[in-house]
Amino acid sequence: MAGRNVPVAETPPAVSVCPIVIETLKKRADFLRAAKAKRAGQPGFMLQARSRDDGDALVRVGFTCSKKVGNAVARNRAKRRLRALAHIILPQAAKPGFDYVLIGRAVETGSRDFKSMQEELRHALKKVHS
RNA sequence: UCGCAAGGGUAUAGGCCUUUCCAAAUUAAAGCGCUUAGGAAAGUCCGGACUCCAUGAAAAAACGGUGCCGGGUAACGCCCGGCGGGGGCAACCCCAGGGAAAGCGCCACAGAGAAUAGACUGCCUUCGUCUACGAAGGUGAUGGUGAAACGGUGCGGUAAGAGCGCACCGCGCGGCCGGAAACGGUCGUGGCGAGGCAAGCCCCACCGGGAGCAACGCCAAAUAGGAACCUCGCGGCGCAAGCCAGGGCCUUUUCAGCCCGAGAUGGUUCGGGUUGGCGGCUAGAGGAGCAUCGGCGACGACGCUUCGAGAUGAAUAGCCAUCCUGAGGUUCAUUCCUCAGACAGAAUCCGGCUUACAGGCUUUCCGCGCAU
RNA sequence: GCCGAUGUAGCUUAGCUGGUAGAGCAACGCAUUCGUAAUGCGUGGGUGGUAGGUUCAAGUCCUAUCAUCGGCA
Repeated sequence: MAGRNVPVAETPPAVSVCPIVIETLKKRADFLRAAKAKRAGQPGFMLQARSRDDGDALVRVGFTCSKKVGNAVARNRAKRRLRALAHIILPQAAKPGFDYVLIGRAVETGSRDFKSMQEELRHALKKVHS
């Protein structure tokens, strides 16, 4: 119980002290650029990350689910889980000036345990930043 | 007929509203403000609304669709009622169900013969002849083939036979009766001359201009080569009026109407390729509930109440615990643990159809089994 | 979202008006060769995407459905 509450408890101060502005990635060209940069595969998703190097501290994140994931219901569900994941983790773990893309997987993204997916995202972020 | 089984907590989720900051817009912040996915949102199979394109009119052609009759509807290929046909013991279910004497075409194989009938095997009479058999004529019942054989069954009749005659059934035609009609009933008559296929061409009746919200309108950024308009000027004949040509006006033809015209310079504007934003954008042939009236019913009329998504890399959720149902394990114990809970996600909007679907609820009828 | 096209053998495909579904490559067998390839001869292989309907009879006609591919700002 205590372990699960840690991210929830830490989130409010991180927001108030250091306001990292997160924007959603919308243009196809940005997705293509991110795909050429670093990537880190995890059981529940795939993470791609790119440093823009344009001096702006803005953090941007995009979500992608292809038809491989399933029908429209499965794709929407996968995207929602990824969005919730990014919403919890990125404010504390993201680096300013980065673009991130989270890609959904066929079965795992919709059904995998949410707590372990949080750990995996933290791990993947470290891997990409190094 | 209901339909993630129930409600709750939590957001730096979407939209709308209000307030604050501001010259204004945008942005930002706030609000215990309101609201946020389906019966199929799906397939895109029909019918519309709406928008744009086309100068107008009417018909014809072409193309496409529908197809018993009547009604409902904004409209439909949908729905309701009736008729006819088929299936089922029954409740009930199913049917693209106009025309085959307008014409063309097709009917493989088998079979004598597959559509103006014809004569393989046969049967009968007469003649020739000892018989076998042959010739002439009559006949179309029998045999076998096939999906289908030119009305069927029975009796009479005959040399053998045949609607040749009769009865019943079927079919056609005509009258009468019932019905709004499809159609049904009945009487007479014809003697049967017209086999099937129209989801083959076709004929008849009716309907349809084309494209689609990525329509369409507006704003901003950005760049080789083209098009239109204004100005000068303009096909052949003719002094001229005018006549003769040619092209265009989004299927073709006809009629009416309008426009254009060789070439050149300058000016103005547009489109071609790339990309973003705004409007269209959600209140409508509205849905749901209740009551009254009309109708067999679909539905209509009127009154009251209530509900009401508008995103655009696309919100409507993720997570948490409780609880319900089911399965498995466990336990003295529905005690505890684990897993699962359908089909499926609005994208301009409505009316239908079709397809997918866990489980539940309600009502009526039929058959069978058991019990009384 | 809207509009269109195509499904036939392991692969690429033909088949108009309904009547026993063919071709090339591949596979297998035999011949040829010391052996292989090439070549020659022969053989097998088809729920016609799926389900209904019309018809005596459906790859073909009609309806529904599934899958794949393409176009439109």
